Amino acid sequence: MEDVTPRLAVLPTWLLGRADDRAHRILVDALSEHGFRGYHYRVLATLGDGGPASQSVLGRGAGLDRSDVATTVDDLQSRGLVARTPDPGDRRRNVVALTPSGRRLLARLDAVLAQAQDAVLAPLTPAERTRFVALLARLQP
Amino acid sequence: MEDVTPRLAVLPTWLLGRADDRAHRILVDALSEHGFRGYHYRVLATLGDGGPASQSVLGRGAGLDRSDVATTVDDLQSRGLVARTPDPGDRRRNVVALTPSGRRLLARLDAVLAQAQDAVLAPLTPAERTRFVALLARLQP
DNA sequence: CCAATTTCAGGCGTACTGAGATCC
DNA sequence: CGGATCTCAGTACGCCTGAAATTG
Repeated sequence: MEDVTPRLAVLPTWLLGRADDRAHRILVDALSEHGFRGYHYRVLATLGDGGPASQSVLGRGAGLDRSDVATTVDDLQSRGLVARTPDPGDRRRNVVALTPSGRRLLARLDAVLAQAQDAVLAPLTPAERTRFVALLARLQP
Repeated sequence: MEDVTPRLAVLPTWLLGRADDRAHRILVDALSEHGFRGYHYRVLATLGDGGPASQSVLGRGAGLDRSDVATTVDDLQSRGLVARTPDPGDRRRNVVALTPSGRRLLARLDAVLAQAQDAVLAPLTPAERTRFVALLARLQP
């Protein structure tokens, strides 16, 4: 057994958003040092996991409301982290994709969030962490 | 074994605040039907568990920032749910205590939140719920 | 003087509602 | 036309900072 703990921070706020004040600080500080918020990371991570997507699919995947996707993608686009191109087949849609620069940033943020998650789960043994995360995953919407 | 699940909703947002959209709805709707928010319940529950307290102690117990205690207690006082009296021994302090009416409301809200918590934990068996809650409690700040 | 408590004004981030515009 | 997508304005709530006033 490898005891690899899956990444939970992609989920909305409910684990790393407010689970533990210390870890929350680690996360928020690390993100805001680079000028990012949780919405930015969640969009990047969703694109990294699922590949390019329309904004509505992206919003569902990242747990963002439809109204918040536009401005978040705007922010990321203005920093060159994602590209937004009209869908040639359906001109209602914008296709959002990670740029190479966005992919590199995602890798760095993933490392930071893995560290924060370890801080949250620190009171548990590795086996307990695995059990806890498995139970947690079953409570998902 | 009784398998009594402890009340978790007293804690800040991290379980019932955003764990599950359906349960979150149940909770928020039930509270807002009576014109209450999470802060109101958390103050009432902390007073119910720990008895009368100064506002700073109350804030720490309920997980509220020092700046939010005043207005929350104001709201509850204006509805006759808590009483705020100056501490005779230290006139900087206000002692906040539940009124009989506040105690009755707390009992009703507890029942509502227990139902919401059951909705959150519904995917788990009773034994799993107990294990999950025990692990969760160890992650507390 | 310094420290603790309460109070106020204000900001940030997440989550949501409603409405309008565009396109299928 | 109905329906989906994107966008914008505005709201609610939880959480926090800074500062002032009062009292110990």
